[in-house]
Amino acid sequence: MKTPARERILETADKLFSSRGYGNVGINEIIDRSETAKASFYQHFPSKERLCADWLSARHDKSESEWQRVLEKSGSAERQILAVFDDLQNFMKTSKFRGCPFTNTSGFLGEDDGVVRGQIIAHKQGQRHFFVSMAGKLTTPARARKLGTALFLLYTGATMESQNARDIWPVEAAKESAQDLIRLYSRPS
Amino acid sequence: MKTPARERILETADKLFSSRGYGNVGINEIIDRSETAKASFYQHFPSKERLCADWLSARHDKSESEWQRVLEKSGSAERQILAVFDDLQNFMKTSKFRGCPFTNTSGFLGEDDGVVRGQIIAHKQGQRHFFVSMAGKLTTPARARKLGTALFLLYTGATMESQNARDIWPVEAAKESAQDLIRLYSRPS
DNA sequence: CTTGACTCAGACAGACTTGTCTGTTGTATA
DNA sequence: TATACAACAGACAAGTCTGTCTGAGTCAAG
Repeated sequence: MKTPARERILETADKLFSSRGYGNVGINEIIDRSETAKASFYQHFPSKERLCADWLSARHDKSESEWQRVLEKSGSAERQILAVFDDLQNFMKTSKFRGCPFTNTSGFLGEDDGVVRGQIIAHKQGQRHFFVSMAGKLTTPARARKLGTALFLLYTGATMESQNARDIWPVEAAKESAQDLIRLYSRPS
Repeated sequence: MKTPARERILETADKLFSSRGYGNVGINEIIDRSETAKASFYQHFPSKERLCADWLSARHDKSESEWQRVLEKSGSAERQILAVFDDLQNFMKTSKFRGCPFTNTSGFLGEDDGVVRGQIIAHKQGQRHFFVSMAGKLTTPARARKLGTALFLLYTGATMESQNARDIWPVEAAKESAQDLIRLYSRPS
């Protein structure tokens, strides 16, 4: 066993939580699969909920750097936005349509769940802010708010329905509509 | 106790499943709250999963008749579509942002879960079909497919994000964008 | 060498879960 | 009145879950 226990636990949790959902995976299974002792687990994480928060935090960082990478690879703002939809399409395919970890985890949470819920809200706010700021390169601030928010909702809806249908057509459709919306809001009228 | 046991169970399940999620509510709580014996429960439902299927089936019927009602109250096709978004806004508020029962339940399901998953897929297909057929009254069939799908994705995304943000702004934004999209696709060019 | 941090294996408590089963009660129909 | 049916209460089995705890092993720094 080379890598430290905490790392192995986080990697295993990522795999299991992503594919089967936070509520459908127990500590014991994580311990077994990561070849870790339960005592070691509780030395690094005070609770399962905290592991969840740390897991989502890592996913958030990963997702942000992924978008940054996509952004640098593309040209104009319009192409950059569309590239994000292509990236989503790719993600859905390679991840076997398991969908957004944040959204999926949200369903398992109770009413409050301060820590985890906060992470989810922050992630969603970040996504929306990204689309609005990208839209800001294409049109006036007032219009950018509308366009960016619409793109964000299309993106979210496409993720959800692609997961439900287990098919990428919703992402393709969202991309097409995004293109139309971009042109609509960029036009002078 | 006036109403029969089966009815009381379904009513209680609707309340509890809707507000806390299918996976976070146990049989025991359902029978307690519905003042029913466990044996009575298993006389009407062979398993918890089957109760879930019957619950979603009832929700589907209710949702369809609700949309029908909204449709009859509004005038033109455009107004009818927008009225559906108003209805969603109302639903999110009165239901304290608990979101779509079908989407929420989906997260608790395993890989297959034939019966319940089928119900979810059918519901989503029905929703999309509704938007496409409404769009068919506004433009050509080819464009109606695009417009209807875009409206469906906006609707889904708005539901999801309204639930996350615990606010109705996503629904309002989706309605505005829906209006813009309708005008865009209705125009001759 | 000793100390402290990290790891291991696994028993255990206590609280859940779904589903089965026994036995009793009330009611409607034949 | 008698029979059939639906509902009742609740014990029980067999499993799950999170989190605590004991006790032992490894290894590097001081």
